[in-house]
Amino acid sequence: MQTAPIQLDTSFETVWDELVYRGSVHVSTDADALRTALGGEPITFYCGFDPTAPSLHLGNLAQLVVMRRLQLAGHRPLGLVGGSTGLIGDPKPTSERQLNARETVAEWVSYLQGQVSRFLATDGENPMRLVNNLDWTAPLSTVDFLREVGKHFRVGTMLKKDAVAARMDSDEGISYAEFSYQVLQGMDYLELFRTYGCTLQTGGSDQWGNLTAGTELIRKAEGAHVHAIGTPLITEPDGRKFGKSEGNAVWLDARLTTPYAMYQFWLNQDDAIVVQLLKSFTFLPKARIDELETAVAEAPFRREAQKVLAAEVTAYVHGESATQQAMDASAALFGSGDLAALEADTLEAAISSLELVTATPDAPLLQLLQESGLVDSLSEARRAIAQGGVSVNNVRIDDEAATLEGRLLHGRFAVLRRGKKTLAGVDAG
RNA sequence: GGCGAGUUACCCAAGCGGCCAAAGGGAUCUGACUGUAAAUCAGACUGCUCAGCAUUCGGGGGUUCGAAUCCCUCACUCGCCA
Repeated sequence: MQTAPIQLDTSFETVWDELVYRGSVHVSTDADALRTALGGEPITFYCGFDPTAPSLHLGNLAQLVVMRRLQLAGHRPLGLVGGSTGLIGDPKPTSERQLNARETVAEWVSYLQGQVSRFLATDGENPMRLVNNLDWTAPLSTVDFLREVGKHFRVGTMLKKDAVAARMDSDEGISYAEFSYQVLQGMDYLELFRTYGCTLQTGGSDQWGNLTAGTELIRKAEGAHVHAIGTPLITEPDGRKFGKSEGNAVWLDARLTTPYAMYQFWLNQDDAIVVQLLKSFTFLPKARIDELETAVAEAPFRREAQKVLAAEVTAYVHGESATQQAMDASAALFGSGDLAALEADTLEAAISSLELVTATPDAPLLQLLQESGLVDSLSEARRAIAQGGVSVNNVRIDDEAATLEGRLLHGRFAVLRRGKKTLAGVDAG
């Protein structure tokens, strides 16, 4: 497999132009000023990630890719992991967040720092530098906070931010803690401006209110004009939030979302958005993306764009060899349909890419379905079988009481399938 | 602090003493069709030892043969007044 090198497309005059082409700019502060700034001497910019889970997910990946492009253009990235903001929680439009324990957040901070470091260069002329907002918020007293930061914030403005307004409208309301989140984030930007001369913050467009909290604070406190870029929130064609697979987020940690699952996620993208995804999530040059766009239009059934997308992104996240394994497993499991024809070692490799359970040959299928995570309960397993949605080694099962007896391949393996493309492996060896 | 309204399954939302495991919509899952696509049509969508049983309608307590539905109480939310 050969994936594209991580580099900018030289046909664009500035990295700003490339970001615009890739659809990575949904809103921003003054576009002309930004284009000039990004086309000139290196600037320092930052993007924040809050530790709300033990791993980053695809939404964060979109940000990391933007950061990487800016870094490739010579700009200096600050990767902020929100040790303090993660203790408070960014207001979601629908509901108040549950506070996580301090120790938990601290643990997640270290995981996220490791992940952020993997996606950006940490050496060379303009290495990424990790920062943690707990470093400057923890020592700050409440009185100092209110005098030096709070005094610059108008409640009227704060109430108008979308996230806050949505919550004020909901029957859940909003706590003072979450209401204050924008102040914390604004303060981060001010701090990084003062310490590192940081003049650009990137983030999702749903963060726009928080991004502008920072630019406004810097204007008031320092009289300086700094920039912000809000990337579009990527959605499914029907408007749902992107990056969920069977109700779960697609994580960047291989222990939470296997390379195989990630590869499959991208492979299954709609024709309608695949070109946009190639632009946003890969480092392929425009010329190549244009070719793939033609391929989608002329021979959609070949799914060439999806295949390239899946290979490129999986390789960026998990590396070439893990991606090759995911591709081999996909070929084996979805290829001929005749699993019995596969060599034992090929089959074993494919199965181990999946959720794998060990069992004895007489184990009830119902139980294996549950153990493998293919279903959440035995009731659901029964239902799935009754609906004709379960197969073992591509042979449909219609008997609830079935076991693996007589169904093992090479005397020990079986592929459990729910529906068309949800698979798990069984090793009864 | 006072008064009023509200808290139903993943989300929105009906129900207001038995016919309620709880209408409807969305999401999700499965089947058909297909390209491991979309759209469409059909079914499913609390659990289990599954034609039956058990446990659900913010928490706790009570009335009743019987409660999501009535009463008390606690928590939370929204609104108006102070």
